[in-house]
Amino acid sequence: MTRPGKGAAKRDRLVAAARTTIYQQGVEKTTLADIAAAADVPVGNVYYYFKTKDELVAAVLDSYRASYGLISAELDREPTPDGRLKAFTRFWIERREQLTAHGCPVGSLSSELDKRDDDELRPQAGTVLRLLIDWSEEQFRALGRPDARELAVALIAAYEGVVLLANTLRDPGLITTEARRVERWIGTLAR
Amino acid sequence: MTRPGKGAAKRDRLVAAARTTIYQQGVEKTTLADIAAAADVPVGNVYYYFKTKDELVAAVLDSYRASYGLISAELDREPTPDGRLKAFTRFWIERREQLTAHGCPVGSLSSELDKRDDDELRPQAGTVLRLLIDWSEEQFRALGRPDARELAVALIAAYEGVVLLANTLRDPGLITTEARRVERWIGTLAR
DNA sequence: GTCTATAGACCGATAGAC
DNA sequence: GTCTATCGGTCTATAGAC
Repeated sequence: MTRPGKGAAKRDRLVAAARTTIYQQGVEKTTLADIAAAADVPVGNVYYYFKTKDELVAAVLDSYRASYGLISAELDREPTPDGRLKAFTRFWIERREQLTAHGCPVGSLSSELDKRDDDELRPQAGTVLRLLIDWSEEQFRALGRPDARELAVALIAAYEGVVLLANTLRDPGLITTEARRVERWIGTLAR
Repeated sequence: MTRPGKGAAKRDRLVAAARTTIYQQGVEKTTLADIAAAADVPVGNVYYYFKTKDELVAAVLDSYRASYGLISAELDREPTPDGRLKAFTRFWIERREQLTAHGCPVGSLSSELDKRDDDELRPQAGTVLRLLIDWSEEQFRALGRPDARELAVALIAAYEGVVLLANTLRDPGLITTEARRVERWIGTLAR
């Protein structure tokens, strides 16, 4: 949701800095000073672009929604539905080091946002995860599976779960092994 | 790690209060005042039992380790390994409302502790998750599976993953559906 | 051992100069 | 539009009376 005009560059820099910093440190432990420093912007100036810290977090969630668009477009270049699903498991393996170091960006943020009182932010986190589930469901449905939704939830759950385990146990090998296991599983559904 | 003597009751009350409060609000958002109030203990008195807040969090992780012992003992009452694994999936369904409301106690805490700088606490969170994986591995091995470790990681990942999805999307039905799917999967491994 | 009061540090947000 | 200086509030941790 980048606005046009001069301020856009600085605003984008703030969102990018917030995204990285929050991914690595969590929302609660990340201060506006951290973000401003990473974006090379004076602290007080942040409030010209965002009324509150939460509004900046909302912009980060927006940027994750945009990232989902890029990733799904990349996966959709595979010609078959099972090829697209398998490309998704290869994606885990490619990113395994970062996922092991800091977890899933959307998953860990969703988990943290849940701990807040009311929050209008958690439903927004849900939207991003739902996009991923919906995309998977489409692929399973194209494979002719009537239980496509259930399988889609299982796939994304396997992803989020194994990333949490790899992250906590600091073992990227868990992601590789599970990705290959899920890839074989997709293969059995495709015939 | 309960010590004997008079102070034990108050200490236990503090750990129990910390466990609940941290589960619902997260570590970072939970203040010592919150915990002390929930335990009905004056704030400053907390420091008689715990030198720092982190030491209290460590005691909570210890209490999760103890809970694991109770749960695995309960599951081990089933006569067959596949029966024990299936009992575990029934456990998800029984607790689905709480899991949907606040996530997995150990999973969400592990995820949050990862975001801290150095932390000697994250390895302790890993210990609890590892106990669960080890227990599952034993059951798969008793079923004669040479890939028992891999299946154990897949099982715990499915659990942690679907709880994260159910929590973020506020949909306990996801847990029920996935638990039944995993239960059928265990059935196919048992023959 | 128990509790109160407060020190000391930090953070989100604002006021206002330029 | 940009930046500095700072206020008000909150939190962990400690000092010290009882």
